[in-house]
Amino acid sequence: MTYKNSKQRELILEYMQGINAHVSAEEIYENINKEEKKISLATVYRNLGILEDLQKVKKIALPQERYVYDKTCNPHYHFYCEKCKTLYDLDEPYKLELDKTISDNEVIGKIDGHDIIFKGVCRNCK
Amino acid sequence: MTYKNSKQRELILEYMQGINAHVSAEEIYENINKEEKKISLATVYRNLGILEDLQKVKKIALPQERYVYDKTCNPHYHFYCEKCKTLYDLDEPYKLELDKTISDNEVIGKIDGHDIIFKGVCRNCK
DNA sequence: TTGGATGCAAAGGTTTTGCAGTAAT
DNA sequence: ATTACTGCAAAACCTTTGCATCCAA
Repeated sequence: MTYKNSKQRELILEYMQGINAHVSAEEIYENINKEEKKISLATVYRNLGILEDLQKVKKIALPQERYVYDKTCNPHYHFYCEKCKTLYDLDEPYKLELDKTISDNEVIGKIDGHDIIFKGVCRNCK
Repeated sequence: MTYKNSKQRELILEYMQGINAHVSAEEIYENINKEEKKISLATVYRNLGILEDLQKVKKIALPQERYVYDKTCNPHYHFYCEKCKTLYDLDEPYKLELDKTISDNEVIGKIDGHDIIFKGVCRNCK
């Protein structure tokens, strides 16, 4: 499908380019509409999908809002098959040194750990 | 708050211990109730929260279902402040070698890349 | 003129909450 | 007796969809 130009899509893109933060669809909607209504929420969602498709924007999962549960609580990494949507546990040892590497970053106060999700296609699906 | 024992909570824990997969609250609910009704969906949710609190279970964000958007599309890592819920970009270079390290895993067919989210408390909140 | 894009409202899906009753300590 | 836990239904969220209309090509 070929996309046509759209004022609303440009508004979103401009807004995203102008800020330096991660924002939800709702926030994008509200900030663009600060003064007068210029875009609807449904349009924001639709265009975020398109912009993602065009690789102008990327979706990120926040660590607080989640969907599946894991009985393994020790730190371990995951592999996510983009075809069958299965999440596999990996037995790769936890890389403590990663936490150290970034710990002197200017925004970081204290590090509790990290999660890694590898993405690709599993052997079954390939 | 001190937790009391609960049949339903044990059912969930037993179920989780008995499987080797990542499951949603809905799936837990359905599988436990396979034979006869033993637990309600609301109770599953409530107990998953408690079990998470007790570190018996861990929530995981799937890479497909997400909430915030990032205008930076090149691969980069994130730091998530658990206090103010802010997601920061890190400028740590992408570690290609990680993908290679795990690529000979038995379940992995093809690797497209990985995401890392570091978690902790940001300098502002500390 | 054609087909993608829009706004609105309705629908869908997931998670939380209020409440009255139940069970654990 | 006290307080957590339960089921149920309603509510709260977030996201998608149907539809008539609008607008870019």
